[in-house]
Amino acid sequence: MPASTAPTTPPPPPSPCRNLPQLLGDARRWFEEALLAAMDAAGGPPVTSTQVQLFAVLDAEGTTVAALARRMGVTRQTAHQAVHGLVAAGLLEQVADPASARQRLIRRTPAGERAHHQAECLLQDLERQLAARIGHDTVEALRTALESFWGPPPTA
Amino acid sequence: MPASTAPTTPPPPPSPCRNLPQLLGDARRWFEEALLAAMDAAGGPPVTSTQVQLFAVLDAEGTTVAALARRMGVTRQTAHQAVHGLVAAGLLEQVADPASARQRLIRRTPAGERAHHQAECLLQDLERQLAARIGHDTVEALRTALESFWGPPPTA
DNA sequence: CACCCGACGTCAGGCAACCTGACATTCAAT
DNA sequence: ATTGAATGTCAGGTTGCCTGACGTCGGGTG
Repeated sequence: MPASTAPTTPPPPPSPCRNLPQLLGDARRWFEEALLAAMDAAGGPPVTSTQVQLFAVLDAEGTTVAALARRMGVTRQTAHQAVHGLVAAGLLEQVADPASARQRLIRRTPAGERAHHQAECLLQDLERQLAARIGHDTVEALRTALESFWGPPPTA
Repeated sequence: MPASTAPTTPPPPPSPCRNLPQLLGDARRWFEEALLAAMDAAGGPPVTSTQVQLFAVLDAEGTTVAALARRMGVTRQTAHQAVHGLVAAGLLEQVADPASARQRLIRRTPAGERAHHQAECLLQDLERQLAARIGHDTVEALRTALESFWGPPPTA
């Protein structure tokens, strides 16, 4: 598609050709694909998107399955099976809660801790790439806009 | 890792409690859930998230399945089955392309046209709700940031 | 104290979306 | 005419998420 580099203004979108939800989805997909690819390239235990998301909502002190489900916005059962996979992979462990026997806390194993740290580094790198493309302050504006509406995470 | 935290380190945003991909996903989910709920409440043919997404990338002149797949970022097969469902629901139709016999153009039926228009109205309403919560210019900043990186839609 | 209701964790079955593999058809090059 | 690429389609399999149904524990109430 060479043609002449149009010196005129690019086609002004009379109607937003790409609506917001779609843009949001593409952005999310970009992050996720890059992160998974990088994690996979770095070797180690296999990771899926849901597992990464689960790690993101994990608490350092230990969290119950139900709380994880709430934070992820899925059912307890879904969170349960995600946790199950991570436990099988050796990245998480379930310990009995001393406070109440009906709760079992989910915590990271040392290997899980390592994987988590690695993922965070990768993520920051991605963010840097993004900032290099669209400008640091634009990234900040993006984050600010998102947090101003979807900021309050259900801490429960 | 701990120990000497440089005295100059800014403590306020050391760790973004909600990372960007997660925020993006939540935002997308908010839009999608609200849209699907509204569409469902308005009755009419059943709609799923993928079908809505397919409609969003549909072209008025008619589009091939392969082009749809590229725009959606999925395989031809996935796009095919999504189209199949919509055709069965009476919202889409496949017509032979006069230009080449190996392409079949996908177009909206009158019913599909109606559904599409309805979805667009609902979406604009959602955007208005968002603007009312976080401010109109913030929404614009959000859209600008997203388009500046993920803007170029594969028009092919 | 006994009892019941709520929350938690878990197993089982099912649905929807997406994928890879394979094949026939059709056009554009050589 | 033959080869190559692109399209549309069918078949099978994987994964994530869901609803439904239990068994269990703990805090209420009488």
